[in-house]
Amino acid sequence: MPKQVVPEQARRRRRKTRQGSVLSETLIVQTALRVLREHGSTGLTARRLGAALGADPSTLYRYFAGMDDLTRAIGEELMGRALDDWTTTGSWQVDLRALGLAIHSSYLQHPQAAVLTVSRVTGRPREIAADEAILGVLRGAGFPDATAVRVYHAFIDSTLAFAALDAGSLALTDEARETDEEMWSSTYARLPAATHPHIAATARLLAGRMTHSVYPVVLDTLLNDAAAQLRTARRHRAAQARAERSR
Amino acid sequence: MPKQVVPEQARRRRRKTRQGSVLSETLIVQTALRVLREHGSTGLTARRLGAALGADPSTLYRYFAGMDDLTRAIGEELMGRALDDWTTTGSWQVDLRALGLAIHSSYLQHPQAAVLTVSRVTGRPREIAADEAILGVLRGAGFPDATAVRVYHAFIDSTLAFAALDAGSLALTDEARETDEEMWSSTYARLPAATHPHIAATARLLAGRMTHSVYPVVLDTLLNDAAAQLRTARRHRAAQARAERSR
DNA sequence: CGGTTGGCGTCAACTGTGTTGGCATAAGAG
DNA sequence: CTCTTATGCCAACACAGTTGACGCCAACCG
Repeated sequence: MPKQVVPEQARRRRRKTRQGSVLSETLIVQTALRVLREHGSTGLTARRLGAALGADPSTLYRYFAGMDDLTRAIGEELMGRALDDWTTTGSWQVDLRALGLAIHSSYLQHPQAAVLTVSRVTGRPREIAADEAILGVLRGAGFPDATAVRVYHAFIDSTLAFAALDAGSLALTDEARETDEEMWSSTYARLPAATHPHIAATARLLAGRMTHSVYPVVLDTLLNDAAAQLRTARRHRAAQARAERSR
Repeated sequence: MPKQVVPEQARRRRRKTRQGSVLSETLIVQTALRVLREHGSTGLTARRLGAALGADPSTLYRYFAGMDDLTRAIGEELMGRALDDWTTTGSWQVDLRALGLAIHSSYLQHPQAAVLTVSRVTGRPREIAADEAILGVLRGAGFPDATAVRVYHAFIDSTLAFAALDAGSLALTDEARETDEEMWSSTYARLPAATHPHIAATARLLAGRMTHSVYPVVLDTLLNDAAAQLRTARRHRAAQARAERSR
């Protein structure tokens, strides 16, 4: 049993598995994502992943300290993909909107994986890169540091929180998810107006809305609010500058 | 083994456990909350809960269809407690703010339980009661139905999403959580300005902010935005009424 | 008041989980 | 080519959720 996991860079001897595959951290993470998609968020087990790789389960412990460590690596991968998909335009609001949607979408591409990883804050390289990028966009746009940090905080936590929430429902089995979605048109739509007047009155609207993510709506609200704060900050700075000149 | 779980109301014959306790759904849920608090979000096991109740693990299957079913019951309990703690004042914005904070806080009272339950939308009675209450507040305040439903959606999903996110970090072991929190003052604060200028410049602000929940900030932003929409809707209605009269 | 019934708690066992120590072997260093 | 040792495999451990069979006793009926 490995006393310590050998870091990927230092790995010299690559040996074929009994079934012929050659292992690596990235291969394991990719395969884990596939297993998660096929078997659900609780379906990633050491034995199953071993079988999918054509390797003994215990071999995984040569690459990761445990299933928990593997989970964090999967999270890093999702965050990394979001950053790779992101392109900047120069408009802070457009860029942050795009990045938020990219992160949200990257996690939702692998809902079963997202469920496992989204609440794990790891402080790994690509996660830090994302934070640096967001703060860069805000400070570059002229947000005062205190405001930039507040907006950053609301932005990143909302994005991750909604990624988790939305991934949660997507990660259900097809059967369970359809049951959940139909609930709005069955259970909720059939509540008698006598006991639940407000749900009854809006049942049709609810059924149309509740099956989609509100994240874009919330994101735009946050960004518009930030834009308003930026305008105030600019006015404030301009007023100060005028006062400075006229002294 | 029970072919079917007997519903709590229909339960007639209550028999003492070998160790003297008398079981019930609520006793099991209360005990489960205690076990979760003491042993963490992964520490709720059938055997451990059985031991805490002074009963055989398999007895739980007389009350719940499985650990999954028990989990949903725990979620219902948390939502119910939030509603019980809630009092209305007549101001829609004050009331919704209070309800959001109540739900958020109720889940955070039992972070380990919240982590397990928050992404499970069950459609159980008290969950429906909460939905009816929120829609009632909004429609009572004069929101047009379409707007009310949009605000409701953003409100409830944000609240649950942040409850999940924040519970996630609270549910870590004390040791792990302190490591996480210190990361802002250690790892992030020590990133060289050469590679991470923006994080380096705001490290002090970050360390002060990131260890608290942004939910209240986001909630206020959402509610203020809703208030603006309500004013527009009122103006619109007033204009229509004037046009009606002058015809 | 006693007999009967069946709801409910218990026991033992099944499958599947993460994880570990020991071992064989082939890849790469010399 | 030989030698080291990293790396993959095997077997086993403790623990998980779950289930079927069993028997006791609370509650109902006469």
